[in-house]
Formats: sequence, structure tokens, C-alpha cells
Amino acid sequence: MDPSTNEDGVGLAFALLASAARMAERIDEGVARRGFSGLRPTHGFAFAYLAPAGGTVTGLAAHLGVTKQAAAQLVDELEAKGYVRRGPHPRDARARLVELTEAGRACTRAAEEAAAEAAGAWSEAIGADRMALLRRDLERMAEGGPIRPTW
Amino acid sequence: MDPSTNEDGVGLAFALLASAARMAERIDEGVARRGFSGLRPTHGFAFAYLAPAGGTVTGLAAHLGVTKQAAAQLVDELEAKGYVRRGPHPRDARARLVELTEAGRACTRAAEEAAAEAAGAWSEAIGADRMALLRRDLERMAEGGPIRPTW
DNA sequence: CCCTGATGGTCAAGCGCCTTGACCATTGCG
DNA sequence: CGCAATGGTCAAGGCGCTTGACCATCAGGG
Repeated sequence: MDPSTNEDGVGLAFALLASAARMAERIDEGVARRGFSGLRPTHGFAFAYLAPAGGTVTGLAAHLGVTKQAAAQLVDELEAKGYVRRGPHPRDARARLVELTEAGRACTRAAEEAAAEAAGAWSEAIGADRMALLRRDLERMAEGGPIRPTW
Repeated sequence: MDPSTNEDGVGLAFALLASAARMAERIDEGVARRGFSGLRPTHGFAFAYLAPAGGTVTGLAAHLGVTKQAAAQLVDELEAKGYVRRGPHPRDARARLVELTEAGRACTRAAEEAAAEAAGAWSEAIGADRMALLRRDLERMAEGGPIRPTW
């Protein structure tokens, strides 16, 4: 394989991973600044899954790409902090429906604002038109597989 | 803040994080497929730091954004697997110079190929011209801070 | 020329988050 | 109805990282 082609791939890969790291940091920092402390990015992915209509622990596990035990532990933590509530599942007595509380929704909004803030800063640097393109391309790349990063 | 603006930011953020996750997976998988097993993405970042001229454990720690103990442990592991070698430092008797072995360089090349492969597949989907733009924008975003993601 | 603070490195202990493994309750299909 | 499949939990363990303490060496000012 042509080495110079490798160079390009490596450059893109590093840029992608590093910029994602920056993004995660900024959102985390923005969320904390809005008064929600002790939350890690993984929690954000959980919120995103639960926000529309709640969900099950197993569903969350699949969404995050972790075992259901890990997901259950995450939910325990969020429940203890008052961000989610476990209730009976309407159509399955085995399952429990996990839903966001009002605090959870407030936290979700804070995360959205933080994400918008980070994206906005970036948009200023490269231009809004580029930003739209960028998003489309990234979404294309992101297809398939769980959300939570492995490394 | 305008909610629709939030939506955009969230979309971009998720796309970025998820696509980075896919990229890490693909590289990891590509490296494993080339015969280098038991290596995690963090190791790749270490290789990248050490490749040009070697380095110290403390320098590596700063590069990765972890404690020097964690970096030392990483180097122990890489040394045990034969990818790096610890030698005396030419200008500082306190420090030890960590360098890639031939196996380490081979592994680095494999990682580069895997990254190029992943980037190539992506390039086919969105076009090479977009790809160049994308890389520039991402590099701009990535500036500052250690490489290794926090989450 | 030393003394002293800064720096590179290591040892030891602990912790957070995740995994594997086993198990129970409920479901829904043959 | 019977039984594999599914949702969930309990228990134990591990891996990678952190904090804390420590030693050896370096470097600059008295």
C-alpha cells in the first residue's frame, strides 16, 4: 500500500479521535458548569436513549454496547441521583420501565445546551455551511453499532 | 437559547462521537487482523508518540493525559510484548529512553494501514475531496489537549 | 561547591467501571 | 401445557486508572 495514502488515513483518524475527545470534554464541562456534577459522558448517552419514551435496562445495554449488568448499575446510579425512576412495564411483567424524572429532563436540556455551545464555537471557526456538511458526513460514518466508544 | 439550535449541536456531537467510536473499532479490528492482538487504541496513541524518536514515560503520560504511573504500566505491558525497549537516556541519568523495537515499528505500520483502510472506505462513501475538507476541519477542532479521550 | 527545589521514575494500595457466571421470573411460541 | 427465550438481579473478579509516598538525579542560586 502506498505510504502517503497511509499518512492521510492516519491524519484523519487522529483528527477524528482527538476532536471527539475535545467535544466530549467540552460537553462534560458545560454540563458541570450548569450545575449537574458527577456525570460522565456515558450518562449522556443513556439520557439520549431514555429521553423519548423511557426504556428497559436491556435496551439501554444494547444501545450503549455494554452488558446488562453494567447498564443496570448505571441506572442504579442515575436513580440514586434522582435523574431516572424505575416503574412497572406496561406490557411486560418481567421488565421495568426506566424513565427520566424532571431532574433528568433538566439535565438532558443542559447537555443539549452544552453540546450546542461546543458546536457553536466550532461553527464559528469553520463556518456554518461547512458545519452542515460535516455533520452529514459524520452521520454517514457513524451508522451501525452502539454509541458508546470502546477505547 | 433556541431549541432548534440545540438540536443541531446535539446531532453534530453525537455524529462526531459515534463516528470516532466506529473509527476506533475499525482500526482496532484491522490491527488485530494483521496479527497484532491484545492491543487497545491507547497503545496506538503511545506508538504514535514513541515512533519518531522514542520518549520518556513522563512525556508519554503527558501525551496521553494520564498519570505517569499509568504510562509506566502501559510501557511495562508493551515491553513484555516486545514492542518497546527501555534503555538509558543519553542526557539524563534519571530518565529512561523508551523506544520502539522492530516489532513495534511493524505494529505501527499495521495501525497506519488499518487507519488508511478505514479512512479509504469512508472516502469512497463521501468522496475524496470532502475527505480532505473533513480532515482539515477536524484538525482544527482537535487542537490542544491530550490525545486520549476521557470517557 | 553544596544545598534545595524540581523532575523522572517506581512501589503500594485502592477504586471505578466493566466483565463473566449463575440464577430467578415471566413470556410467548410450538 | 412445556420449554426455550428474554428481562432482570446477585455475586465475584479483573483491568486500567488514580492517589500517595518515596528514591535518584538534575539544575540553579547562595
